[in-house]
Amino acid sequence: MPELPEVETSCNGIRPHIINQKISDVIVRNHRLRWPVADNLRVLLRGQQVQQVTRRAKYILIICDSGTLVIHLGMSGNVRICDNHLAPKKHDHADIAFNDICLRYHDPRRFGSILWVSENLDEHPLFRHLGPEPLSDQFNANWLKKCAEKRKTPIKTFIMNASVVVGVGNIYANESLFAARINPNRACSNISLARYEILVQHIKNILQQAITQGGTTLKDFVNEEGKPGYFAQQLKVYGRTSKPCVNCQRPIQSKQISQRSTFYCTHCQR
DNA sequence: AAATTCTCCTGAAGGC
DNA sequence: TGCCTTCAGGAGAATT
Repeated sequence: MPELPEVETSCNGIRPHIINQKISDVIVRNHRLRWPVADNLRVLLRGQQVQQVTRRAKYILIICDSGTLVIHLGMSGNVRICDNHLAPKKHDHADIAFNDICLRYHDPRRFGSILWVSENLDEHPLFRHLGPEPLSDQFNANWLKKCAEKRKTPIKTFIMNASVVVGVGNIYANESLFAARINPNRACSNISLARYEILVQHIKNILQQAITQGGTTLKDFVNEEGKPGYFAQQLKVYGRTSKPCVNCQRPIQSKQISQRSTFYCTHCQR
């Protein structure tokens, strides 16, 4: 399930293949993604040259001459670079074709999206409300402490809120809170600045480590070459219900918080 | 305003 | 073998 490190891995992987290349064709085999893929996507994209490939939150941004192709991988999506003539497989919903190769979008659950944004991205409804990037200096303990004022929401839900900070999904929220020894149920307003400093540092470290290892592949994530990431081997609490805590050997607990699976050690995390 | 619930979808896993 | 049920989850929309 792609989170920020997986999206970053995908961006870095596809960039050298498509930067400065001109889009020659667009093939949409299934328009029914999270939102219907625009009927005129082909007309909009043909002839556009790719200026830059970057990321905002979990969106891949393919910046072109007169707008940006925005791709979200949902929770089962991936993009790969492949030969134009390679036959599409099941759930290969779209190709952005260049001279010899294409960017192929694959997404079994179709929670992802592909859209064209011609206006300023910062003003687009999908981006306007987004909080800071977790790896930027704007994401710091002071910011979190300020956002948490007067809010009773559990810290785990809080750090997964994109208006607070983007790109911290369920896996990394669980892992960061374990590393920071904070109980995921704790009210976000009831956490000291000092503890927020620790949490921020762990979020940054864990995301950065995961990027370095090519992301986390639990079931289906593969990079642009179709290869998995290796961060899953580092997971200390995620998916480890009843298994011994790596610190204290007591069993890892699991429960739903805001309808998301949550894993933690009641002894180590307070 | 903030918090919670609903919704989209497929594939994997488990029970019988 | 096969059918059925359950679960996972990003994040905007709808509701409380």
